[in-house]
Amino acid sequence: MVEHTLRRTPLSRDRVLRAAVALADEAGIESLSMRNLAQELGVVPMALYKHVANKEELLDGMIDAVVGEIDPPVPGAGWKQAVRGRILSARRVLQRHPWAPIAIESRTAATPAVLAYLDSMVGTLSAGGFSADLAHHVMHAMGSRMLGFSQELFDASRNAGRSGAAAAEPPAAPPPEFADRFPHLATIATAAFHDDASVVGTGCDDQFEFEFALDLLLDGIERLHRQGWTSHPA
Amino acid sequence: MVEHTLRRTPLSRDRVLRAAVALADEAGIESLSMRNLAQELGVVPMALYKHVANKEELLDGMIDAVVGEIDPPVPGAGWKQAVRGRILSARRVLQRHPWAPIAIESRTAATPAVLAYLDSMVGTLSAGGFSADLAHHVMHAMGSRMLGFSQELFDASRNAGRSGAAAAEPPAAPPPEFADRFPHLATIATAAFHDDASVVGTGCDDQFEFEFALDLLLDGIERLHRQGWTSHPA
DNA sequence: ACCTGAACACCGTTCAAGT
DNA sequence: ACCTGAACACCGTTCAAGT
Repeated sequence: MVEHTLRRTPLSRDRVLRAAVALADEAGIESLSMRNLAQELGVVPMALYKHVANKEELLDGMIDAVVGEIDPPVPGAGWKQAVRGRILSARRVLQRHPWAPIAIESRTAATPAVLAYLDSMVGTLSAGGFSADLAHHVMHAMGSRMLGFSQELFDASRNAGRSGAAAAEPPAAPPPEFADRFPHLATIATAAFHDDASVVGTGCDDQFEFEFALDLLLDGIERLHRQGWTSHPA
Repeated sequence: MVEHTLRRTPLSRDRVLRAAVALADEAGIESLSMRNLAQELGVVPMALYKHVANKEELLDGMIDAVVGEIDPPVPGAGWKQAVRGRILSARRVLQRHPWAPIAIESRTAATPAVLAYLDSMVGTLSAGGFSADLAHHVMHAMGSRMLGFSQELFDASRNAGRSGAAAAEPPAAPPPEFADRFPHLATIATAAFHDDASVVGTGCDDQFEFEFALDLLLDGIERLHRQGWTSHPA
């Protein structure tokens, strides 16, 4: 009786998914357990299984929600600007949901929204005059970058459990023996920075590095396209 | 007394790490629990904590063991062939240890062996005449591919729990409605294949796609290097 | 018929009790 | 002093018991 009036909104698949995304955003993907999520929604864990078959389906629903936030392609632009703009939009979405790459890579098959997104990207290439042959290899070569993944070896954002500066320790200055053991890394760590960034790890401009890599790929692809590249030369 | 003679080899950090790598290779990373590993070694779970502080340190040790399998750089070659050859070697290592990318990406900081490997790669670039500025951005742009990661969005090998054909279901033919919902994907799925591969998912030549993407990046990098590219043009 | 508390089979790690 | 069984605080999911 009492609970009946206290909990106004009835549970729904949409409400479960939204709460799951919010919980992962705030507390990190490792805090997203069926039990935690149920508690967040004020229900018993078993109640969730009414709306999602299991945790895998929960993750799939979360992924589709996030991928749905990516901007649609800009109509007027050429293939290169259309692909570039959309990938940069995907990157902004991932910055709001740092757990998404881990969740996406953990799935064995693509969700409907991801398939639709990739299909649209291939459509952009086709409209730009790409052969099916070249488009195929381009999709493989771009890989997870198509969804805005940085593909860095150690991506600080994806492993950040909790947001907020309190949890993250300050960028530890490299110990003095670092330069002795890894001299070449030490050299490039201090290169390419402006005068205000002298400590390793603080100076990297993530956006610059992302666009550098993206343009390296897109420029190479443009060159192949102009040359009429094919995997089975006559 | 009896156990004393039955278990001949005493536990050691090295034996723990080797058993962990073997277990992950055979049963998948999700089967690598402290409890499973202890049972595999015929000891009580607590005994492992004598040789590794916790599971994170266990994973770090496994990663270093795997990275140690990558071939050293070929001495005579130019930077491009040296980098290319080493990345292809890393890829072969990862094919023996499909769990390694997941393990490496789960770590927040690089292990000593990974740092040494990356340092060596930067050294190769420097020896090839790269500025610290360009080498820095190149390392970011290559990212996890430097360790042989395919960076595909859905990498079948990394999510394969168990090896062996028995566990893997045959490559499911796409349902007839696939081509209706994702026409562009359907088009490129059947493109670039030879006549013996007509089903989606079976026809992709992983090695070809990997080298296509790798060469796309290396060719672009070579071009920047020849042009004397710099992040702060005069 | 419906809902859910308790249970099952795990997990990493701690710690006190026993030798 | 040393080792380890039991326990703690979790996890996803099942299922039978209760209303």
